[in-house]
Amino acid sequence: MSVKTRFAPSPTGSLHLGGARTAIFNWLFARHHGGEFVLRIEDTDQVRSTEESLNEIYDSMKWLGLDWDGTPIKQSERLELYNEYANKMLESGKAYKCYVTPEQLADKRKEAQDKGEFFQYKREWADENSGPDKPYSIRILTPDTGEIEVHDILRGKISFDAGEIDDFIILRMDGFATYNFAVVIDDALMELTHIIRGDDHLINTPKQQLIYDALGFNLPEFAHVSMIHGADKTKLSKRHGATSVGAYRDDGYLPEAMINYLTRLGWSFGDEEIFSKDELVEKFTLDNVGKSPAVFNPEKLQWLNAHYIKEKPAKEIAELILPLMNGKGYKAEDDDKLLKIIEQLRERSKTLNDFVSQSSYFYNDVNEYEEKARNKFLTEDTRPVLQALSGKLSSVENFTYDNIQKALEEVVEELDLKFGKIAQPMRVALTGGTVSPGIGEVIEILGKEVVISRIQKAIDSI
RNA sequence: GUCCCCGUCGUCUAGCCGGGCCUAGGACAUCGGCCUUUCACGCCGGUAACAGGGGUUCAAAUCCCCUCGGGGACGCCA
Repeated sequence: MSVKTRFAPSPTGSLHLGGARTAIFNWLFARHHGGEFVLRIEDTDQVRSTEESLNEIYDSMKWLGLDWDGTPIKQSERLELYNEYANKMLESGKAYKCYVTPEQLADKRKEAQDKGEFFQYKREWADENSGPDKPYSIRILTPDTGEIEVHDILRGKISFDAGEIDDFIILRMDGFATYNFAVVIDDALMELTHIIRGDDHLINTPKQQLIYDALGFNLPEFAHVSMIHGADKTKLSKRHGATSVGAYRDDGYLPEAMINYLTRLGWSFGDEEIFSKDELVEKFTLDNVGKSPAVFNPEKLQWLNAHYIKEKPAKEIAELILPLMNGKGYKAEDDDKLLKIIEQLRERSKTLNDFVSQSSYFYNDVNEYEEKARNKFLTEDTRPVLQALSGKLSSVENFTYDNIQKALEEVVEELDLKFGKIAQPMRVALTGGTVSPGIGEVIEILGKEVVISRIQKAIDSI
């Protein structure tokens, strides 16, 4: 039997980390088995669903490289279908009309709560204000006794007491299907074989199975993956800071790091930590998915990101950071200089944005010096060092790294100083601060003219 | 409160199913050191966990029971 999975986001916000991980698991599982992976948009909540969110979700999926098969299905376009099936259940006596209004229900619920009782809907209320023209919702007729057994690939058998389950609504008074109903109709009609979703849906599963039964649909396999938690061990949400895929993209994270991290969160393959997408497709199975919730750890994500930055071809990094740099007004170009800068900065960058912030002095004049740096390295004592450097460097004909390095060493020898004594003042003069790649590399990239003028500027500022 | 799920270093996890190789392994973070031209990178080393209690067994992180702890769900939201 071939495999078919789905990701079913509701377009009420951006794609968050938890959703992304379920999407990844579904995608990985389908691709691993050579099956299909489809998208279904759960947009029946007309009020909160927006086109903007939908596009953002599509963008994030594409960015992560999670391609889907076929055209996404939108639940808002299948309303009639749900109606049809709800009526089928009505006809077969598996469901009934309920005239209790939402207001009445709210009152009853509150009353029970005030008494400290557990609220449960009673089907005797159904006809309380019935009438030919009165609006009604459709409720499923659920068994009062017995057990409902759910099979979960990750957790095994889980049984629920049928008596705990209300005659829940499948079609609202406004004619819209409820979540649990639409999900089942779609999952069944789309012929999905495996439903991989968040742990929070585990409780919905017995309810959904009741619908499968009532309609005579075949049950798919279920796998409920545990949630992603924040540092406080509660379900990850906006309170925990950046939780959308888009936010990480904007912060300069690479999709390969994101995929690697999110997959590894709750899934493992021995001691391995680094996985390319292809390796993941090859190695991912549900067997190695853990059951306990995982705390999202930004530091480890960052470490992975740094790792992928270190091994990504400079050319590709250039394409990614060029727009960022020019967005800051750097006037950078896709040239040899950029490539050299990338090679120097990649070991020092944890995100793409780090490239931008660390390369400012390569593209902009140095107009200020960090105060501490200036006080320590641009002084009367270092003036002769800078002068010597300026003189020596001006005489370098062929401004290559080797020649520059040779010139620097000559100055070290002539002044009888340690290398650090000339490197730091130089660094401050050229970059405005005390942190940069090797000074020889910086000089080479900057070029003779700029170097000489910046040294002069530094001397003048003393 | 009720129902369901979960419980190995601070965090992600290996090991658990099919007890012994576990003096519990790896990774991130952290601490110390080395390298050094600053910052990084890299390398070497350290600290750090089987939630607790009972069983079963020659032997338990691994099997069973209880307790405790954490989370999730309890909508005419999805």
